[in-house]
Amino acid sequence: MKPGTEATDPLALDHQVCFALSIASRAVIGLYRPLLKPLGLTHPQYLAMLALWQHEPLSVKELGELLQLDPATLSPLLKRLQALGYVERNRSSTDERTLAITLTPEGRRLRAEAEKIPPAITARLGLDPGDLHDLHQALTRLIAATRDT
Amino acid sequence: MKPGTEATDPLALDHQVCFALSIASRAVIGLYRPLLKPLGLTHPQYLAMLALWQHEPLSVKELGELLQLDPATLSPLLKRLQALGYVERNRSSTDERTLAITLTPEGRRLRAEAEKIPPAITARLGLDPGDLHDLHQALTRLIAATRDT
DNA sequence: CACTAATAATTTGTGTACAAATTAATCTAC
DNA sequence: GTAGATTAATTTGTACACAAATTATTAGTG
Repeated sequence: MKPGTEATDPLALDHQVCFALSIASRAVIGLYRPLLKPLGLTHPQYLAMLALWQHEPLSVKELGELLQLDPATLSPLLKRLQALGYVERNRSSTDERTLAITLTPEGRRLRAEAEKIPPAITARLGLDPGDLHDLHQALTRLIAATRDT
Repeated sequence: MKPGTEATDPLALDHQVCFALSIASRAVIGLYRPLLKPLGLTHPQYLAMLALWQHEPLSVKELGELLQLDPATLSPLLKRLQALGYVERNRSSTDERTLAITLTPEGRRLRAEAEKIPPAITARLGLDPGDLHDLHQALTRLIAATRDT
């Protein structure tokens, strides 16, 4: 077997964890797409709604820390959620720099619809719940590893 | 403990594998960014180069199957790789519809630089190689699960 | 109190992602 | 052999993602 072949090539696509990660991320998000479409949400918007259902009210900065996203990404995303009628964006009265993002009644109602999504996804994946939990923990450790110096 | 609290809430951010996946993917790609910058490459462009180093020549369609990306995403990406001087794009002589994407000498030279990247990343992550391998396998199973009906 | 530094959002610019429409070439039937 | 279906890329339009610059407000210091 000549050198640089699939089994030994350190640059082989199939050896790259970063490749498996990006494919897996896009593939899983792709499963959400048809479920989120009736709600009018993209996946990042769905994650923002999860954060708000859990921690409302939030500032752009706080939401960015929760979702690990830049304010520059969230700013237009939140305007779209507002245009959909799911959130309100009001300047804080105590600090005019920060935005208080809150849910509208419509946005709060949406939570009941969203609760159907996680079980639909796990059913669709058809993986052992224990394996899925192990994967979640492994991903959490990986995320922690990217943060350590 | 009131219902809907972190430990039991099925919509809690920290329970969503899709959330861990997208964060992990972006976080890991973020580690590549400073290493790829000297080469003038983004991470998707790096993956395309990996595919070409392994399988050149490739058509847009074939590259899309390898990277699981839409031709609409690859078309402009490949033009950027061409502008960088790393690839050539020529219509196939036997079928004028398909594009033959090949590496330039400069693109081939780049491989030597790229070989330094994977070990630098794994060193930076500082994870047990066995754990990393397990994660890779778990991701591969997950990707397969998204494809099954 | 005034002046500067720091902070929170937004804006701008580049590069993915992906759906949908378009264009050009090839294939298939008849 | 040609009309119609198929296929390969590209284009168009919307929405992230992130770096860098900008704006507006607050905090800190002399």
